[in-house]
Amino acid sequence: MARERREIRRIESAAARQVTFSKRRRGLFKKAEELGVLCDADVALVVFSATGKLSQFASSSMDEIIDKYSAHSKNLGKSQEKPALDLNVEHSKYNSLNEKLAEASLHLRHMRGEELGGLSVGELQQMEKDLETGLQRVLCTKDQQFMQQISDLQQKGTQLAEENMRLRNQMPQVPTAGMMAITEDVLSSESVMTAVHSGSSQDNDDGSDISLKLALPWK
Amino acid sequence: MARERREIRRIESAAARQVTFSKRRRGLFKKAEELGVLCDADVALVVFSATGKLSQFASSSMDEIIDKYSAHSKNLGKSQEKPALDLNVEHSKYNSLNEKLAEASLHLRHMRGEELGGLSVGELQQMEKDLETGLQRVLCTKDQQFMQQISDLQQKGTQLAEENMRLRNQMPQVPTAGMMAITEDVLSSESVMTAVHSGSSQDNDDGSDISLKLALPWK
DNA sequence: AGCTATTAATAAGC
DNA sequence: TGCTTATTAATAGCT
Repeated sequence: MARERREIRRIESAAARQVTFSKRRRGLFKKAEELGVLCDADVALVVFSATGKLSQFASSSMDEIIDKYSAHSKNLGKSQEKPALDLNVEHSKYNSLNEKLAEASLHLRHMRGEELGGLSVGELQQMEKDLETGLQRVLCTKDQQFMQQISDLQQKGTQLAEENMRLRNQMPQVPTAGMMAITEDVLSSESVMTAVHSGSSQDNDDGSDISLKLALPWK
Repeated sequence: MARERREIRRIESAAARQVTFSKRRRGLFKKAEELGVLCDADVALVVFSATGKLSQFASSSMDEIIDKYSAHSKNLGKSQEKPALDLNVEHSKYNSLNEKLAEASLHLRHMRGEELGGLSVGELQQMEKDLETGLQRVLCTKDQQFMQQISDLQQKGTQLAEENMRLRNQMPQVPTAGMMAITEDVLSSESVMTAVHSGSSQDNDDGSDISLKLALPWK
């Protein structure tokens, strides 16, 4: 209901998902409250965001409504003794969680390219898309961290070089040629930056790049 | 949102209240479901009409969500203590599972490139490796499925062509030009390949390679 | 239970 | 996160 119709399926972009969550959550809670007031209904609404954050609304007392709900929904095992019922409930919750965990684990294995046998072409294409998106984002984040580290190291190096300069000026009798060469090489911006732009995939030799970039073994 | 604005206060007419309840309840549940799907949120909604009738919606398991809600909100009252031992054991199992599930979910979000902020360079590199491996395997599996489908289609086509040939031989008086055209079009390897080609991703044109490698020479 | 004239919600963009 | 605006979606009053 806006500039463009939105398909009702999981929003891929985490940022857009967060924004939509905020807006729609507000709308949903408003509607819930209105229903409660207009129609004299008892409404309870509990929302957990994808990141686990809780929001809640209740037209009266949340616990009271939940209790009433429990009473209503437990028409199945009403004749059961209390302990037995509780254990069954616990058990079903436990099984439900277990299933969710199994599902998540399977999804993870799929993402790692394992047990792909039973998947359809469509599911495989969706995974391909997800994997490519994830890979791009990981690469982007990694590069940002590299650049931050490099920037930090360069700053540190500059400070050390300046301190060296001061020390040499105070002690003109010490030979300084070797030190100068090392310092300038390490601090050269160009060599470091080109090393960072690793072509990302297949032939990732990034490990060796890091050791070059991160080594601060000067004295 | 209608012919006239409605004040948000209790509707006096019981009939009108009932009608509005039905309409708005449907809208509220729809919105709740949409929020769950769009934003990957866990939503639980319980509504008691003024006459005490229960309606409920939960994006996953109602009991589970209520449980999570209780865990979140009940840092205050831990009233029950009677069946302490067994329930505590159950509870610890439950919590343990919950933690595992949370961890798996986070890992999945990481694989999709979300919430990468807190990861180290080493972790990012591991993820990059995993994602590349997974992507390669998914691509490989997808190609295999494509090739299998193509092979099946070609085999089917060959069978149909042979059957057509037999039929034509048995009925030489029937005009067959139209049939020929249709049959050849359906069986043409090129048309099958272009139909299959749903350009999954940025640059991989593996499809055309496959057709070359796989094309079973009929006739 | 359907039908519209309206209002409300909201997707995108800043 | 909040504000603005072009659109879509929800729905109030009728039938």
